[in-house]
Amino acid sequence: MEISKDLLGKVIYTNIDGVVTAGKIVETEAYNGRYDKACHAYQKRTKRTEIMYGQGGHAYMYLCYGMYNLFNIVTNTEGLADAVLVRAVEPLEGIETMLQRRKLDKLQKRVSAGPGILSLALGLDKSHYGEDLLGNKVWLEDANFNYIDSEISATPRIGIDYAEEHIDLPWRFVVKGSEWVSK
DNA sequence: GCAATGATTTACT
DNA sequence: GTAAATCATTGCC
Repeated sequence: MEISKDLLGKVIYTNIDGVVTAGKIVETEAYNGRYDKACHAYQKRTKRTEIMYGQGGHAYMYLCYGMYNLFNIVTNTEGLADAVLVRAVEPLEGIETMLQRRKLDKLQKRVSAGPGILSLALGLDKSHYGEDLLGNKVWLEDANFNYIDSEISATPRIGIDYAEEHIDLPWRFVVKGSEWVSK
């Protein structure tokens, strides 16, 4: 779960049709393919979850409820299906573009505080499934915003009622005091 | 081949 | 607070 905390403060960049947008990660959730029922790759390797079993550093896009794309970062190595879901970012670059995509006229929390709308704002969709996060379309940068433990809150995850005994695992990490985390 | 459902968001009662 | 929108993937027939 160390990687989940490391990702807080990192910056996601996307270059969609030549338009660059970026956001600082302020909320993540960890998923473990071997022990975690909430993970899509739990005890089953399918076509959809295939990317999680590969080398880390790639994007796993998941279309949820037919309308929202969730953006995950594959974190482990070949054969180990671990990933981190990015739930919220703080807009940094291309804010105008994000507002347009979200059909809003001014900057507010609703722009990127949520796993589905975050992908919307950054222009991510399932066509980015398996995208290399060191590539020139979608990539991560270390912006020296590393947080220490006392600045991070660990809480149970959200929207995984079906995961039974794993519902209460404190694998959701948020930056304390950030205005950009989801509700 | 077909029916069931979800790592959500938004709008409306 | 509750419900609808909406579709790729999954699992079973």
